[in-house]
Amino acid sequence: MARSYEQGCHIARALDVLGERWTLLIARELVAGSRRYSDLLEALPGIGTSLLAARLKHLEQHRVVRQVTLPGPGRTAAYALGERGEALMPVLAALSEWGGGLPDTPPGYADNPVWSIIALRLRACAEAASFGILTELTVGGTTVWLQGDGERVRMETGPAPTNPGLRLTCAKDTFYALVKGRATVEDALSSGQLAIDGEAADGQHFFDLFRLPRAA
Amino acid sequence: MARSYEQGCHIARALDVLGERWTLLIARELVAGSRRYSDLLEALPGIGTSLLAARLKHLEQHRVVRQVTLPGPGRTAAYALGERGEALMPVLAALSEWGGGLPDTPPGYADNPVWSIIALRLRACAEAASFGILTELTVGGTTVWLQGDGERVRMETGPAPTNPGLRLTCAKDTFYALVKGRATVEDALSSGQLAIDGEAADGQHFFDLFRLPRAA
DNA sequence: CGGAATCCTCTTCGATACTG
DNA sequence: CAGTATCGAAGAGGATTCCG
Repeated sequence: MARSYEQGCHIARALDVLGERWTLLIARELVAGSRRYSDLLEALPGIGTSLLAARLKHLEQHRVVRQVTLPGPGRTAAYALGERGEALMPVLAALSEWGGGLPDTPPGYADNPVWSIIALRLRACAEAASFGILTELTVGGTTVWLQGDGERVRMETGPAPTNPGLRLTCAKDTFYALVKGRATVEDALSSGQLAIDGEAADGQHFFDLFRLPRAA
Repeated sequence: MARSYEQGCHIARALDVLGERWTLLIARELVAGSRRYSDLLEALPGIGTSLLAARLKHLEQHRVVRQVTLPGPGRTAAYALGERGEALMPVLAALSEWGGGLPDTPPGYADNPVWSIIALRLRACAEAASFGILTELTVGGTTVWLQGDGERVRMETGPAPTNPGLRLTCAKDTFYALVKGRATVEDALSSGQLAIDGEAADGQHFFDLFRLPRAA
């Protein structure tokens, strides 16, 4: 059993489950879809193999994470968010928002386009669930797909499983600027850094739902 | 310098500052108003004096916490939330909400009415700032006062500094039930477990703003 | 080969004692 | 009252080995 603060306070109880090192970063990775053990090891350099196994076991016990079997050949085992993991979105969203207010990232820090995609997705926890169009999003060479089902947004890494209704492609730095609110969709489109493949109206709807900045 | 994940991701950057043991619980304490060093030691049993000093120093550097001088005789030094600490409210609110969904608290855990008051206050980050009436709230013998100034809610532990416009008194277990959504204001009032001292309309307005459950 | 337990070293934590 | 100093215990990081 993990160390506990032994306080009835809901914040303390949450931190009993989530507060140890690496725990919330594992959850962050799973926001972008299911991941194999080795995917997580790669995404979290420094974690150490036994610690990752211990954290996953702990999170599984608390239904933050659940094991899934990946489709396709190989029947690979992987991890995805469980019920309590889905409920973590607001926590991760608040942390992401707060972290965005910190001074600029020091040099040498790792950089992964999927983190910005996750930040985008976390900003629209509830509203974006209504966006039912299968959308493929490519940022700086990283591709994910997402689709709302009315209740939540499903998101996975990799190309869309069927032909997407909307395909968005964006240069990495432009996407960072969009998510940080330092550039507008119109500028990104006209400079060719952002491209919409599909109905233009669907693209605009996507930008609105995920609160990307529009021209002033 | 504390250990860092060295990832540009905003969530990881936030956790670099907030993710170590005890850090967010220090912030939680300060949501209920300024605290002296010894107050914090008492509120966080197990923390160890050097660790508390180290955490406070670290949080001060990141402007999550700032030092203040308490009014009144003694000119006691104390700690309060800094700019980034005020911005932490949504993070703490999300954690509190998530922690409320966990299974019931195991026996033996510490219990403090102020934690429920904090949970209440965190639920109404923005809206409640408009509640300008100086309000004194007593739950199970713990008294705090709070007042909105249009921008944020100010809250301090202890009796109100001047004559409050509204005074609410509630039995501990009833207040817990109200905050958890397991009881209604009307039931609590009619059973005498909750009492309003002041304009009845102000009390109702307070309950609405802080989303206490009303009769079905 | 991917998934995980073992071993060892280093860092962090917790408790007590001590100081301005 | 507000911290610093110290030290044993627990946790984390890295390499290697084991299992399927």
